[in-house]
Amino acid sequence: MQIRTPACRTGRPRSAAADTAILAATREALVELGWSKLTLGDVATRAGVAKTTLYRRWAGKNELVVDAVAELFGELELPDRGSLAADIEGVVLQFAAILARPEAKSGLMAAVAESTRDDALRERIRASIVDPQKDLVLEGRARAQARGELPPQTDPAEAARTVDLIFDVVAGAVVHRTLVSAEPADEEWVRSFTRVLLLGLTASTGPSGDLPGEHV
Amino acid sequence: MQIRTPACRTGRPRSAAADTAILAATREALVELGWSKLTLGDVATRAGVAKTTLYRRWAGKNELVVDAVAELFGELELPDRGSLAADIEGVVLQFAAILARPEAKSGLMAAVAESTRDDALRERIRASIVDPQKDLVLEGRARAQARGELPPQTDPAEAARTVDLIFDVVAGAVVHRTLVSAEPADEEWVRSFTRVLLLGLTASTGPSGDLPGEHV
Amino acid sequence: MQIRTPACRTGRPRSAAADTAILAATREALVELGWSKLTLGDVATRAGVAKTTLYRRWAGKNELVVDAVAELFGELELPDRGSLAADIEGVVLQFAAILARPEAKSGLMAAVAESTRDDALRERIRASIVDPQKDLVLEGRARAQARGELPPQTDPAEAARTVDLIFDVVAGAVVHRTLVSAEPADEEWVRSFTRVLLLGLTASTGPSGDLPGEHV
Amino acid sequence: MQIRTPACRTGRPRSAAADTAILAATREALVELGWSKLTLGDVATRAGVAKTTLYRRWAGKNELVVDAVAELFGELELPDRGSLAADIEGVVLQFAAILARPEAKSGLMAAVAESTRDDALRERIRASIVDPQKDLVLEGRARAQARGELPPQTDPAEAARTVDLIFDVVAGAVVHRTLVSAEPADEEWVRSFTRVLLLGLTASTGPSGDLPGEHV
DNA sequence: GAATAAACGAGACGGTACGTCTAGTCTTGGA
DNA sequence: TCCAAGACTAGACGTACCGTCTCGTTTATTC
Repeated sequence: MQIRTPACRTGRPRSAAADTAILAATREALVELGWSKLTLGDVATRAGVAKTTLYRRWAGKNELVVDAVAELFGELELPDRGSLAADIEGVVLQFAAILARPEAKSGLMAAVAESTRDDALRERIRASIVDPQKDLVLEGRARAQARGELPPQTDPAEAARTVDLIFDVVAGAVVHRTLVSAEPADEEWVRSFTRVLLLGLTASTGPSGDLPGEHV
Repeated sequence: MQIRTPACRTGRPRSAAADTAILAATREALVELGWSKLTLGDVATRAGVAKTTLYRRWAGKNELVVDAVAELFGELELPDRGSLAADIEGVVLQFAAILARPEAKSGLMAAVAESTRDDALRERIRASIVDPQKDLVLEGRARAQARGELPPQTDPAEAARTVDLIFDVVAGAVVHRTLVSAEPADEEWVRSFTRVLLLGLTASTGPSGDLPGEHV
Repeated sequence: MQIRTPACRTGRPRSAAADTAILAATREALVELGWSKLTLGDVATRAGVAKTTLYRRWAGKNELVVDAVAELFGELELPDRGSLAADIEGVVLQFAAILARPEAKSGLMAAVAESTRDDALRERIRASIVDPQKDLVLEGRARAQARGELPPQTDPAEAARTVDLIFDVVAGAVVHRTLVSAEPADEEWVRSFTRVLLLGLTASTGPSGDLPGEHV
Repeated sequence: MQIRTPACRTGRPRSAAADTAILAATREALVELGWSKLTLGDVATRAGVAKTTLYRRWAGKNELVVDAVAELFGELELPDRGSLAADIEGVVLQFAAILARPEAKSGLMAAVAESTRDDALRERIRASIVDPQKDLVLEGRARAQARGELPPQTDPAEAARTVDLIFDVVAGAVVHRTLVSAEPADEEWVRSFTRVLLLGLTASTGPSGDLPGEHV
């Protein structure tokens, strides 16, 4: 999180409380004001901290918000719910619950929008938000294979492609449902979605069966 | 697009050329600068127009960018490619191609991010961008039913839910692939994605079959 | 007042009522808003006239305000009050009364300020405001000479200088009293002032007497 | 001059050089552009200072110009020239010389015009420009009394009234001569004016003599 | 137990963009 | 040809934040 590169040991150490206060203040400001009206000066004031302290640790609004939002997604877990379908439903619901919070909604999407022109920012998002989520997918698949619900992967490249696809579909669908359609990703929706996804995956990786309407 | 509500007929009429120039300048600025560094003053200059002319017609950056981006999505079409799978692949590829353009990328996502705190903006996005896309889904389904690839819908509420689900999955997946994973939604990916989606849908709406690992 | 130079007689004639309405609206706006916040658009609205009509007749704010204020000073008169002192007191009081009106106060001074960089404006002020006042001084002197209160002028250049001096002293003192000192130029003050002025003038034009403290 | 009221000692102190540069730039702009075309943005640029720095210290154009012009009038002095008449002539010439400078001309009059609707501004003008001048009048009178040219004042209220009258007459006449008549207040004019003023005053305060033409 | 060195709060600094306002011109349709 | 209405270009307004800087002060470590 911090910028300070060299191993510094002399001088007054940075206040750990400041970090916590700043990130909390950032989330508070996101809730009240949203991304576009959030200002670093205001965050500093809310955190009881000088603007310089803030700039000493984060390069700008984007980085700060990504870190503030990443803490929310750190709550994601994958308890064993007994079946692949239940595991997926569970984690999708968790993801949807986080995304329903106002501080995540506007903050995350705006950061993603900015990341289209800022590779460092995209990398930061990937490292602190996306990859941990993808790890859950991997963990879920491993568990399903252990249960015998899924066949063991043979081709690792193919396996990586499949994980990426699943991840884009899951995360994308929830995000789109929540932000664009502005409808809740509630239990019913998640069940329908999981059903389609799972059937599609098993049928796809299964007998390589005919697609309906594919005449050849 | 314009703000002027009442039917006014006196006074000098608004320049139609200005609208065109402003929207084109907005897209140009989006490409060069991205959302966050785009300024209305700069857009006005590029369009060869005074700032007041711009503010007379749009309430702010958000509205302007939505309109500018909406014109891009107006290009979407659904030519009959002979099968449901081909139709879906075709339209997803088109959607991905538009989303790959820099003016769409940062502009659209930022507008969506803002729309989480601005209902009017969300409505504008829905009306000018989302709903036309959803119409394509409806058209595609009607065509597939005519071909006999899909059974006719019986329950209209259920039908609407399905369309919404499809739409969130398709649009969400492409967006996530493009913006978050930052990988191209190319032909190969689209084929994999379409395969999963289509198999999932037909299996789901079909025999209401067993989900793998669903123990009850 | 109007700009139109050539003798035009074709087309729709200009509305005479518009002139009156515009000047009245200008004074009204001067009272309510003062010079600096007076805008030509607002004056046009008050007068129920289009901005173009206004610009067709006056070159700008300065010219308009000078004309509007000049009408106030047109009220100045010099009835014969029987003595030079009474005449002076009378006209000074009239002048002070006009200057006490808010539309005159801020409008006139601002126009004078502008005239320091605009010769045409100064000429306009001189012609429509200053010279008529100076004529009153001439008239008063002629009347006093007729009464025998003042000796007849012999040197016309000297006479002109004296009139100019008197005029600067009278007008300047009243203006300064009213605007800078912000005290009313009431009857008591006018009497004191007139006394000093008149004694000074008669002593000065008289025996060319010793100035007190002039040791040469 | 500054706005900041409480004695603050934390934070970066204000740059003293900025004040100097801003006031100098203001005078420069007054000379080149005059009051009405002077813009604070331009002054800031000339002073090599940000607009915010300017607004942090002055409330607006009026206040800034008053302070800039006040520095000019700070040059006024009253060296002992040996006689009351010489003292008056000297200080009037000085005053006229300042008023002849273009930065004083348009700036001062415009500020006075504005002050008719802004009491704080009038107070500022009085405190920083008018009162120091009035002090010169008091000093001159004290010196004349010491010389025996003037009788000692008995009634203090009457004395104050006289000083005010003198001041309005002197300042008003010079201003009117310079700005309205647009003639130089040169040595010859000043001598004539001083002669009239002084004769009037001595005659007035003296034997309370008959005004010419005052029949009773 | 200084001395050192960095972090801290406060707030001024040079900038940039904002969204509004006014100036003065131009373009309609109607009188 | 004038008029009312209102859109147009141009540019200043005063404000808000940005990210940097200079202060004086506070707190750990190191000598």
